[in-house]
Amino acid sequence: MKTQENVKPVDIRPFAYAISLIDGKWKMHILFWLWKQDTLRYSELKRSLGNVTHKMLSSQLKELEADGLVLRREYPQVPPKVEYSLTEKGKSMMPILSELCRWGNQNVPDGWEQN
Amino acid sequence: MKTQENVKPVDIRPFAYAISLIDGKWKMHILFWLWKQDTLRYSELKRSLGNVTHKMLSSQLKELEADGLVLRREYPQVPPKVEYSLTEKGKSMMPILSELCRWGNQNVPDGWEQN
DNA sequence: CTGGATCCGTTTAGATACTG
DNA sequence: CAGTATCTAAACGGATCCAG
Repeated sequence: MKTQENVKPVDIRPFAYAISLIDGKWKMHILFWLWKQDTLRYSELKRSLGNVTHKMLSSQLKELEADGLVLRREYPQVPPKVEYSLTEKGKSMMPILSELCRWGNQNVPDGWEQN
Repeated sequence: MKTQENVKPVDIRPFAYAISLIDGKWKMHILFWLWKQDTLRYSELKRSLGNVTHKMLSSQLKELEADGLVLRREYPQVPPKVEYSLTEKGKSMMPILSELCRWGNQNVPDGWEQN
């Protein structure tokens, strides 16, 4: 009884956990803007993200909040005002985003743009 | 004429470029295993990833290869043998994966597992 | 302004069969 | 062994309407 040849045992669980929190079409972008802008209202976030739809933004924010990465602060007034920001857990992910930015700056091709 | 209040101008292009290369359900996991194992045959990769389907794995590998992150080496023999590994560009992304692992190790809840 | 709910077309991804 | 092709169910995502 032997394990597969040439394939070492590796624990992917911690890595997979991190990935599971940030996949989803807009999550990384949301985290990015909250990182750069600190606190944003719902409508500001929507404008910043560009072509995200209402449905997507609200659902992604809800998941990020449920995962403890984003803080939702609601001001009881009319019209409503809601501000989003990073939690401590969310902030602790910023080194990851920072690495992504660093890599991007060194590798983004001239003239590249999101299709 | 003024820009939005409280919203500073930020260039998200490099970040978005990095994201665009690694989103896709299995790409990060593929990069992870090639990182840890150096070189893997198609079937070894498939076993390592667990429940990935044939179709997904081949399509994701193809995209990673097209983006210059993964190298495909084919040995002309019967039965065929194909090995995958990271390119230099692929390796240059490893600090990002490294950060994800570090964060995951510090934050993965006890008993958490991929649904 | 900040959402939730619904309808509905598009995309995705799994299962299966087939090839060199 | 390492793929490709096709068919189909399910998930996703956009548009729109409604509400506090």
